[in-house]
Amino acid sequence: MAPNIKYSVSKEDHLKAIFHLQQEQGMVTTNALAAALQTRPASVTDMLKKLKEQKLLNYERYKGFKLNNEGRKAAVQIIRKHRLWEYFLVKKLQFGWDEVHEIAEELEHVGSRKLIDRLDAFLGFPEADPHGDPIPDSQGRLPVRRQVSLSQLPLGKTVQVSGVASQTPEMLEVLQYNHIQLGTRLEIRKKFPFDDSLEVKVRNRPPVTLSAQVAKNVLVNDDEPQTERR
Amino acid sequence: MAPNIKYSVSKEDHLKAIFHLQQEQGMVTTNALAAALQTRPASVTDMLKKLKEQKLLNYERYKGFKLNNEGRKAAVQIIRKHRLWEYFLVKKLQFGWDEVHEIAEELEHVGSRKLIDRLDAFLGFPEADPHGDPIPDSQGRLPVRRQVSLSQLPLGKTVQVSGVASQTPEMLEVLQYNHIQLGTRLEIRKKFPFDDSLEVKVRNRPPVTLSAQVAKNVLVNDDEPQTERR
DNA sequence: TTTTGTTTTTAGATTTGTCTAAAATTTATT
DNA sequence: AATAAATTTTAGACAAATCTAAAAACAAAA
Repeated sequence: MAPNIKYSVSKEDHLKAIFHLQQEQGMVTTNALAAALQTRPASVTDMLKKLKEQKLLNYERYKGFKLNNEGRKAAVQIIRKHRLWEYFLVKKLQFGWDEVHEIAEELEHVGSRKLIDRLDAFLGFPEADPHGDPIPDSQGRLPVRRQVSLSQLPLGKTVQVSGVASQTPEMLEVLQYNHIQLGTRLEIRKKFPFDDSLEVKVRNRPPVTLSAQVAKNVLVNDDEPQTERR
Repeated sequence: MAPNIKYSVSKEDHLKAIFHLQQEQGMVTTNALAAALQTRPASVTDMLKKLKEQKLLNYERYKGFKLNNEGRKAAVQIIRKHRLWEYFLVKKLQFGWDEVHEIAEELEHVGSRKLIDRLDAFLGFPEADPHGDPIPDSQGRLPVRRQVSLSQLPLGKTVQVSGVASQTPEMLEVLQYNHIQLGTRLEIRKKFPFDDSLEVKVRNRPPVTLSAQVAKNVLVNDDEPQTERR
């Protein structure tokens, strides 16, 4: 039976942020982590020592760091909790997909393993959260999703939105305004080389123009459109 | 719109415990609170100063204390959260009523007011948690619990002690001796018509006999939480 | 290869919540 | 009322998580 390991809220926040950062770069730096957590480099160094002490990451001073197997497992569990709660908030409690992040930040730190597995079952074992990010299963397996930025696609293609790279409220506002959400099917109608903006069309709506900035952050399925689940 | 006031986990634990204790006695003592929270009297004193500072209770050294209006409101909101989450866990996630308390202890500290109001609606505005304790509504109105004397109940019923009518030291001594206190769950095993005494069983203890006099003064929840026991 | 600049770490302080041991105060007993 | 016992508070210490300011290590440029 899966154990019920619990770290402090701050440690969990650090583990999760390191995990996300090392998806991008292989190694994570003190400054990058401090920026991601809105804290100070000195505080990060302090925490790194504790996490190393607990054998959750490989770290040598001045040399950068990354999670080891143990740390990665812990981080994935937190991400699993975060995304399941987000799914719950949107699908069961009728929250908008742009309101759920902060609340899930709190719920993800609730410890019980049994709770999260029961929640998973209650929700019907969803595969992705409301932002299109894949939900790790109870074994910690994190499905890899082939996602491609909207800006990289050729003209005329019809694709389905499966994720948003930059999940700031400002970004989500733009999408909301243009009636684009997760699962929305888009056709790329025109590309403007001048500013790399592009015009897309959503079914039953007039075409809209998206800036290069926005398009870059809209992730779409490159292959099969995802089947809608209840 | 109801504000989103947040206190530390420890402060919330103290507020809740004080609230429960002052339901019984009007004034709460340092020792009683320390016992309830499994902490030390000195720690309680420390916290009392902070809560007084924040104007959540009336407290003068060596004189006992009780919540003021502000503190009571805060405590009721925490209790609302606790009981709604318990209801959710039992009714939606299929937990047994005896497993949910600890998990709800964590969930109750999640801050968002909107979350709890949405959860309330999702659950259909339930009036009592799985233990039969009433759930405060979103205005903080706490329904008065129906209390019934233990002597009036039918055989076989399992109930939770929610009050003691006669709080004489003699009465409390009897209860103490039989390991019965507030919140203790009892099953009524046998009734003796000869003297109206009855035999009750507390979990993990041998059965004990209570006189009619005693039984009359033990108040219990008159609900049926255990009908849907799994 | 020095010098300069950036990044990271250390040293020391602060805040919150807890503890133990001892002192102060209240309550109970003779 | 005086003494004993219990309760409550204070004093001082400690751990966790954070910070600022300064030092150390590394990287880049002259």
